[in-house]
Amino acid sequence: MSLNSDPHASSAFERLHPTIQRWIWRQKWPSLREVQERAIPHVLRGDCDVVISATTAAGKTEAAFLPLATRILEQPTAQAGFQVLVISPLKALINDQHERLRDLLGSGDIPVHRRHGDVSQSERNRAVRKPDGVLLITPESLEALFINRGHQIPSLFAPLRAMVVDELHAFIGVERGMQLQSLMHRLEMALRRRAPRLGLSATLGDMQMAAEALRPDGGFPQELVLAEGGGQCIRLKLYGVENREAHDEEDGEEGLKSNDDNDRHPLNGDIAVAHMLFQTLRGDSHLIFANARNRVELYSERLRRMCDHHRVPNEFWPHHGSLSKALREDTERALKDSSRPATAICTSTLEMGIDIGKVRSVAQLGSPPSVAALRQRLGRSGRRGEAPQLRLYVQEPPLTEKPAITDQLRQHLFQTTAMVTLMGRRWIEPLESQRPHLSTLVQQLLSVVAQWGEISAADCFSLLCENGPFHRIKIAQFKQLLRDLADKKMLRQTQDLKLILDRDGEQLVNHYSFYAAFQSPKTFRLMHQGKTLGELPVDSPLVEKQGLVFAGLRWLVKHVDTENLIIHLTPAQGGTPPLFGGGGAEVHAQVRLEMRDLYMGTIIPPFLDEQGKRLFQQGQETFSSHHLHHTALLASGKDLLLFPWLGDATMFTFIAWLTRHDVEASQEWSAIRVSDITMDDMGDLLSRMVANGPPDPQVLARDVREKRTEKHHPLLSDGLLAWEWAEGGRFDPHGAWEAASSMSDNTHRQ
DNA sequence: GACCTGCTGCGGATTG
Repeated sequence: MSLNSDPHASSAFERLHPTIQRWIWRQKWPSLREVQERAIPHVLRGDCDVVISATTAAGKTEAAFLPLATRILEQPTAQAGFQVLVISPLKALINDQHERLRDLLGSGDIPVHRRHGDVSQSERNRAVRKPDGVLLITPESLEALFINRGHQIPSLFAPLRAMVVDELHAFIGVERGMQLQSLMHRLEMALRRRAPRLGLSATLGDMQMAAEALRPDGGFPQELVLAEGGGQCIRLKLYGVENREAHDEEDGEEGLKSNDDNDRHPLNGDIAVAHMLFQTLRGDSHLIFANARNRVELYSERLRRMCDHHRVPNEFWPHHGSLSKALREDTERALKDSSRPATAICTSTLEMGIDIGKVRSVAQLGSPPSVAALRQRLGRSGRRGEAPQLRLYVQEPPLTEKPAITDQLRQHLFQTTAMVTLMGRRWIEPLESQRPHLSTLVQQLLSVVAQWGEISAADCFSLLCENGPFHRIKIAQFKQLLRDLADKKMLRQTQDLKLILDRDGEQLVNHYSFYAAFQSPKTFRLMHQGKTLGELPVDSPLVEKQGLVFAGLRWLVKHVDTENLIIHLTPAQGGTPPLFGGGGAEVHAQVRLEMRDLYMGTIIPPFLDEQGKRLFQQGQETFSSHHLHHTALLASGKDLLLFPWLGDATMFTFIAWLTRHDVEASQEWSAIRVSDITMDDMGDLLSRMVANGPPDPQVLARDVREKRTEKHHPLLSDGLLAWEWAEGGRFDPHGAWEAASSMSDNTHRQ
């Protein structure tokens, strides 16, 4: 911000409505932000889509709404209806925005309405009875409007000037994003015209792909505004920790030793890291990203006890998606309260969304799930004038007398270092390739039928697939999908060939659980003295009298009520954090290539601490002593280890392809283990595989045992699900074939 | 060796 940049001097400022200019003066802003300067002219045009990307707290909301308010004030309309529709992924975000926008738009007497599950009946009735100004909504509540007020949609949105998608990146590549695209498309079809779409986002790897996610069919001018915010300095340190085998003395220092056997579960590394965190972070506010709910609980409980032991008030608070809303709000309040220090140990819940202000620093425990997540997390720190600060803690296993090479390679450390290096180069994962999204098509098809009462199959195909967002689904699959839904009593055809809801379809659509496009797991409710502490997945094994760590405290399971899915707890001394389940994070090919470069290099990154440097050097020496520069195959007992340095999608394809040739293969971090095979046999196998060309994804898909991964998949036939798997970019046959060829050459040269 | 998100409208009884 330069001193002479007064709002007057800005051409964008001068194009805003005088009422809005006065509001800006009252804010005492020294100038408009870069992102605002650049976005305002495009939004004012009103005839193009705009993707606006800038870091957290750079004023993206104002970049969209200063010009939108100007358009509303300068071109008043006589038509009743909402003029701007804002779609947001979180209720908490809508509540924050509602406050902020009421202040900004209130100055021009532009009403701001909100609609989501927690908004009272009277507030939502008021909005639909007198629709005007701005409407903030979730995709699910918008879905409900289409189903329950289908015929009113054109009049509710008659004067619509723009659709704003907040946190665009949260919608890309997932079911909810597909639902959102479909709803925006259906709204434009109902209005019989297009409306500009504005996408706001903090972390976008590829602006062009983001623009495509905002409007997949193109066909409307698009402008991209990317405000990088200059090359800001980051303070970063990566700590390596070598775990020791757990001994009884583990906890002796600090007087934290407990007689409880469960206390031995956390390996020494966790205790070492907890001590480092306690010593470094105490006395200020920070965020600790622990990757898994189980680890959030482990560290919360331990750090809380360390505060007790030092006779200081607790300043460590847990935050994750299975904690009750009330407990999460306690943590959020503690973070916002600047009068005392508070550090949250969290999962991705505090990556975006709720406005907690900036913290002093961020700690990352273990490798982050992606470079994009790492950057988003780092952005949470850096108060006014301070550089963002990040500390990473990576644990490596102890080396036994005959250490496994996969341990000696120190892969956690190299993966994390690779991600940090890539973040430094401003690289982040590109967006996932589009899947056909059959499950969400089922939802949208049933919703369209409910919206219109009856509609021809041809019109549905044209609306949703041919000219809509489900363009990967061709007429053959669409027909099969209609047959599957008819078999399940979801849809039937009338004599004049219109689609209507059948018995079970009627029942499905008329329950509120239909509005969400994504699947939600069945859970137990955890209760103590009538208060809900949070929830646990039903498949989490829990028995009565078992100890449990939850919400950072120790409990005993008093009673499991399987009828009502409630677990009653009572305070106790022992216990371990529960397992919450879940899949695995997907590592991108670029990260694996960067890891290989780090192994092959001679440079040790300066941001590693002493222990980290030692472990890093071990990894490089192991790589070199096993000649992994030249070979991708290593003998490991009776097995072989393959090091193809591929992304996880290609690894998965390769493994599925190998298992079709009657060998046992599994992924071990960056490597593939093939059981009980000699180097010669592997060489022969690879030659045969390569000679037959890339594998057929249809054939590989047949071996995928559970294909029903999304909400409405149980309504679809196996054939259609296999088609989706094969078609959906989950396999990379060509990449796997290339890896096999290069390894095949490799074995022949040996 | 994973995380997160969301959820209606109506009818009927009661009260001021």
